[in-house]
Amino acid sequence: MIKLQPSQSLHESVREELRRRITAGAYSVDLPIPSTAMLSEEFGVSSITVKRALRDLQAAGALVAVPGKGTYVKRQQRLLRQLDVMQPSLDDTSIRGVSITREKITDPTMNALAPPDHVMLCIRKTIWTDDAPVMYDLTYLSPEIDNEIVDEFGTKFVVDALKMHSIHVQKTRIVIDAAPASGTVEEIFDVPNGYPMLRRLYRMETSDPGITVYGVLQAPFDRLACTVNFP
Amino acid sequence: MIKLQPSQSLHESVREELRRRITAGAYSVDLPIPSTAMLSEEFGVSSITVKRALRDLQAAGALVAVPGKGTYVKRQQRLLRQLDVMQPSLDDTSIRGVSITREKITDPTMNALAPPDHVMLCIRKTIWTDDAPVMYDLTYLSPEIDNEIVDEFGTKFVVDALKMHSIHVQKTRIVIDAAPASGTVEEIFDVPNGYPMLRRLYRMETSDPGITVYGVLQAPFDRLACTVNFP
DNA sequence: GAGTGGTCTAGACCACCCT
DNA sequence: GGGTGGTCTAGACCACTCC
Repeated sequence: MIKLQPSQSLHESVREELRRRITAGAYSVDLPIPSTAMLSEEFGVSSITVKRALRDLQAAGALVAVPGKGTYVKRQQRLLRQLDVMQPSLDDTSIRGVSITREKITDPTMNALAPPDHVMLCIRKTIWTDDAPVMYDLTYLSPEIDNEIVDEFGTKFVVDALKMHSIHVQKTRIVIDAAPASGTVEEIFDVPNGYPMLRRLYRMETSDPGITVYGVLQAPFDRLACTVNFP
Repeated sequence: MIKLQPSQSLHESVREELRRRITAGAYSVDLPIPSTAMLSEEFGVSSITVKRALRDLQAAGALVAVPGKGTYVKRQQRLLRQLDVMQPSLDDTSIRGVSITREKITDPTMNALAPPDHVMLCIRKTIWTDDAPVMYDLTYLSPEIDNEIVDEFGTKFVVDALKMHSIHVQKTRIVIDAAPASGTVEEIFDVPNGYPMLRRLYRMETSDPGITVYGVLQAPFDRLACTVNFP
């Protein structure tokens, strides 16, 4: 029977006990942890209360549940990326284009960057390392871009593609925030709804006065962090 | 009866329908939204399924539930702060000291800043605007600091307190990430477990070679975002 | 077929707020 | 006292995986 701390509900007690075990390394990373039925019996609570605790730990990135197999401790390893260096192509990373369309910028969170109101070229892609998606990038560009450059967007970072056509980034404004996962990113990263995501909204002015790049890059909190140095 | 989209469970359908209504402004910000019993009847699902959807929307920062009163749409307004300017004292902000202790740095997320292993001076404080906490700051300092300066830490930013004693910050390294809320910050910000938080881990070297400042500043995702400009 | 996690339900109890 | 949200339970069904 699990001890009930004062001012703590049952599912909280179960959750914290499991969290202690996980950080203490009591469960192997390759084997599933005990099933809800077993934990339910061990703690002396209903299986639903255990499920509640397990679901909260999934939402916090500590566990992953695989239907039909079991629940596993999530291995933690996170990329650290310089914020001021713009997209150096790392060896282990690969880019997969998702789509190239024409859309308006509708996301209200982009308002901080004062985006234009007209239809723009819209490129979606994912960045992978170790066969797992790390980042999801959504880029908006003026639609008058040369078609030759557009074709390269699926395989290169936008900045690199522009650079190869002698268009250089001159001023960059970045907004960094966190946000709960919802919709598209849930599926891309296979994370539950509400999962904490790190986001970088950016606006880049280029040497071509007609070309300003807008975009959002987002990643699950446990896969990416940013670094900056001052001065 | 709510329509069940293919490959979408009931509580997801309810959640998304409610999210649509919220963003459409169908519910007033000052009045509670319909109770779980009413929504349960309206959607033709059990009250538990409605509760599930409401809880997920709370975890995503869209709703707040007040026990005994009702569930309310959360008003959204977020501070935007420059990352390179170190803590300019804004007019509307006030600082409340929480505690000053002596502790070792134990949080493994600080490892990216290579903190020292010995016992350090540890200052916890909260930063408020509009009678609501916006940030929670945890600062670590060498314990040999002059007591006169220590006394000011409760009411000033550490950087400002040091500056008044002619100690200036020279090099700063920052790591920005997101993380689910747990433990202390849950209570400080009154957010549910797992709530997305924006964090800034920092290390500041000062003009005094014996004094290097380490710390973590964190805030709920819907209360703070950071800005940087390059070059 | 047995075990897993995920969903949905009904029903009960509690603490809280309001009138 | 009647409303609210929060917790905990039992029981059922499904889709999935593995043997």
